[in-house]
Amino acid sequence: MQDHLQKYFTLAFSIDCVVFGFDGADLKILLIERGEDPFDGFWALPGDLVAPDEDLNSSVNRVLKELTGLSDLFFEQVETFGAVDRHPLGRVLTTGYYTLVKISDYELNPSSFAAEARWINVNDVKELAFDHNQILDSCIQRLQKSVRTRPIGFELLPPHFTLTELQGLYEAILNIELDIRNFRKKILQMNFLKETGQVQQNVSHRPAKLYQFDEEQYNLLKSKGFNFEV
Amino acid sequence: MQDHLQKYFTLAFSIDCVVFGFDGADLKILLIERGEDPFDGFWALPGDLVAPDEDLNSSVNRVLKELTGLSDLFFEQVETFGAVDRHPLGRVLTTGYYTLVKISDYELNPSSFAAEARWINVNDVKELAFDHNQILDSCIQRLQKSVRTRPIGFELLPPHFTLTELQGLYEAILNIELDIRNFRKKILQMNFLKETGQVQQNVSHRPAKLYQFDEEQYNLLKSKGFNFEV
DNA sequence: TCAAAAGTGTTCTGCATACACCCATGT
DNA sequence: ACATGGGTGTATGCAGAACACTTTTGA
Repeated sequence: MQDHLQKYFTLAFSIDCVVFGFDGADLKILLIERGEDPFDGFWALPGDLVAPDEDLNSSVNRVLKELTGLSDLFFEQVETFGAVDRHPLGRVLTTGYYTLVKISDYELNPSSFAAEARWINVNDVKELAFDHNQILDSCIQRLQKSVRTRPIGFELLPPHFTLTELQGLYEAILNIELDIRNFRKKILQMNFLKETGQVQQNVSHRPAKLYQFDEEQYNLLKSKGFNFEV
Repeated sequence: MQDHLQKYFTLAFSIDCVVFGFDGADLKILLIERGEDPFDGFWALPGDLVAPDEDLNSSVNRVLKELTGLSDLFFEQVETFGAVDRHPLGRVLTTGYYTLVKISDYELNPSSFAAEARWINVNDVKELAFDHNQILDSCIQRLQKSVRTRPIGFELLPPHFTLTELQGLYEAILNIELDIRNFRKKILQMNFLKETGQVQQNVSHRPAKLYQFDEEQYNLLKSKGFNFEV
């Protein structure tokens, strides 16, 4: 390499993940408590430095696997942050990703930093390490945009779910209230839900029907998108 | 810095800009012809390595200033690319930005790489250096999305313009045809256009009225956005 | 029988769409 | 007078928004 280029090859790069989960009532994210400086004791987004021979996507998958024990999670790149002083140890640029996890699939993984991970209600997040609040805001906004145009919300639900749960998910993500009749009309029109024939068990009210995704329709919509302007 | 971290601080980072312009008929981008390896002789997006003490936005502004002689251009971050082998000289990650320029403001700047710059019709772009075709595609898609929800298209027009020019701009960006009556109805309803009182000169047909932006309304819309689902 | 959530239809309004003719100017 | 692009209004259909009561179960 030519000499005048050397000084540019002195930066580090990381990825940070906003891992969203839905517990049936609230939208949550996974945070980890840092056990070392800088920001010792602060809560932070899971993330890691990108190795010199590692792709961005590999890096995200690695972090998610270590954190949740799960592979092939849905994720989307959101924004890259590069303020000169964003990391106290040196020049580290970072790219924020959001990820969707079925909270029921998630199990704490005893290895690595996952031991310190916790689900926190999105609305209860306080001051985070580094510029992670900024990354979080950016990811929330992107999720809100994407959920209206692509059927990604369903990555957050268990295989069988009620329409009320689905509506609650949209309400939690978009932070608005939806009309029950209009919501059902619109969702059912889209035609990617199938009745399972089952209903809720042991609820002290009229049990709701359980639905699942019609794989075919669902994959079709995944590729061409939809409009859910609520 | 701790030793085990050293190996991560060996990457370089760049920004690449898709500079859009509109000549009244077609959507164009500024490309530069490379005069050195790698990809000597190839056309490429304007861009540069980010200095160790330089913010991303500063870096974009610097490149745009060198390229066009203009400051304070509108730009938006789009996507970051980090494939391990994307740059032959070493590990260089890059973030793609798109930028909007009033083509009439643009003057070739004799300094720096601008001498080799040329406006190319978006549809005529062939094989570019590095992964720049990918970056371009990503920026075009983003521009198409953004132009429907924010009044950014107007960054591409001169201060006074006709409704037909405005429609042509939307058609060029979105690559579709629009109905003239419906377009005018919708645009005028939005209420951020003001008649200048002037009309076209020296045209061999009925001269069109010239419009300008109503700054107040325009800035209002900039912050809250709009819906232009065409 | 009561509490609690599930489930269901209609009306109204506004916006997108489709569509054809006359107008003002320069040559 | 003709060629060229500028400029205008209406009717239709569809989708979003608002809105209240009955049903089913467990306690």
